Amino acid sequence: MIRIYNTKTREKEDFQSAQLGKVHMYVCGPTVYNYIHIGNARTFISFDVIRRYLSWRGFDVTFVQNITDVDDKIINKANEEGRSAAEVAQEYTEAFIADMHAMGVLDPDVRPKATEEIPAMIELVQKLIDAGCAYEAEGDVYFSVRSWEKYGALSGRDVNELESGHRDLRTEGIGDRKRDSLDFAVWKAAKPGEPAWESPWGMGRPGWHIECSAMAKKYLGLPLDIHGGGADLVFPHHENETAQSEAGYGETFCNYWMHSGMLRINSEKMSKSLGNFLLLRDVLATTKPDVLRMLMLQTHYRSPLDFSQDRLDEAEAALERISGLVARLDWAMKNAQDIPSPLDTRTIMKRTKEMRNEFIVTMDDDFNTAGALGVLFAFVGELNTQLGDKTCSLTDVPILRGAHTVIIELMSVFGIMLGQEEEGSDFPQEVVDLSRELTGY
RNA sequence: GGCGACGUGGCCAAGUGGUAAGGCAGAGGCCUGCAAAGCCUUUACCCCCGGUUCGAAUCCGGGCGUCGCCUCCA
Repeated sequence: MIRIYNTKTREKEDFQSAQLGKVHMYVCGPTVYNYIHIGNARTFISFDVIRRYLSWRGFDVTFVQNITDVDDKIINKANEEGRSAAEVAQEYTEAFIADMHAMGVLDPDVRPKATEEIPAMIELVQKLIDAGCAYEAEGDVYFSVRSWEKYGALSGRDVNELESGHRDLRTEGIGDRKRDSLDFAVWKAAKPGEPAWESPWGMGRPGWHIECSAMAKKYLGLPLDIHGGGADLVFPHHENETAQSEAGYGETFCNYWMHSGMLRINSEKMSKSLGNFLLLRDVLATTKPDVLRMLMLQTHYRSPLDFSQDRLDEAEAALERISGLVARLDWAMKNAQDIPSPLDTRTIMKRTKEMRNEFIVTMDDDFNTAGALGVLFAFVGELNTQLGDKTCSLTDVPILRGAHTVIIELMSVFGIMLGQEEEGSDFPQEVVDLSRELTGY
């Protein structure tokens, strides 16, 4: 049984998908006004691993990630650079996808763009108005926070305390159209020159939060099994998203909310607004993607992770310990002789199976990648001790192949592909068959 | 000010009731023609103070410290 820490309940829960054997998961994608930084990448890598693991455990996973390609920031960037918002969005969408590929992150099953899903958003806005949870004001449409009694449940906030905290009346002419300072825009009237679509409320564009609500519903149906994103999205984005969706569609929006911890640099959150960020593509210019991934895996996905070159170097050394063993096993198998076995093959077989099971038990507990790596490393040490500088016997080959296969299999669940570049790592069929018979792998 | 998370060896980090995985770095040794890799040995008052318990890093209370959210943010 897989257990998942659910932000909604603030505890680990047994994971039960809405449809047996299927997982519908949605992870908020980027707003494409710049290259992504390694903090953004952490979230996408974390959920890539979660997705891979769920698939590997036998779930039929449908994974959807949006591209927010219409937004204030994109418009601002376009104005600064004297080109269209569509051009800016196009450029950074392509860059994002290229970055994800470079990082070995699997493509989502569907990657909808906000600008191509406007009708679904208009439909949801209309539903909210009809339900009495949203109102139109001079071409804007606002969600009425106080009309939705569950507002604040996800992020653990009390509406009455929110109000005093952030009453911000400087919000450039928008604040005065709201009936309540807590209300947020689900539809924004277009200003001259901005991208805009026809709607029942005039020309305009969707608010940020409404995009995800509409796209998640359209491509996955409700309820979602898993909705992911960075921890900084819990409030207000996810709170708003769930409020809109449930108020508009009248269904539970999501069963398990998952949030990844922030990446920090010098103990401070890495963010575009603080300006202390490193672009993923710049880091990848000098660092192998597997090394960066290894660094991410060494810390639990919910914990903050301090990034530094030293930590990257450590991760590289750690990864080499595993890839070194894989290479060593290859060598031992290729150079096996027709001699009596110098190894305790019974123990290797037994430990291979045990290690694989421990890996699963550890990962089932809220995707504990750091713990699971510990399981793998312990096994690496045992095998290294066994192998020494012995010459192996031909009869050892099937057992070594079993261990080799399992290590590569488990690392691939993490998205790290070892031994792929090896030529001639194919074994004669009889060795493969015997290996399966003896070790099960 | 409100809400929340975290504080484990030199660095990183798993572990949520039965006396501390693992990685990196360091020291000593083995092996090796040298080197690399590998192996063996070695380093913990689990932030502090109380409490609950036969027993707590692990639960409860208080303190100190760090961080996040409350505004765009992965």
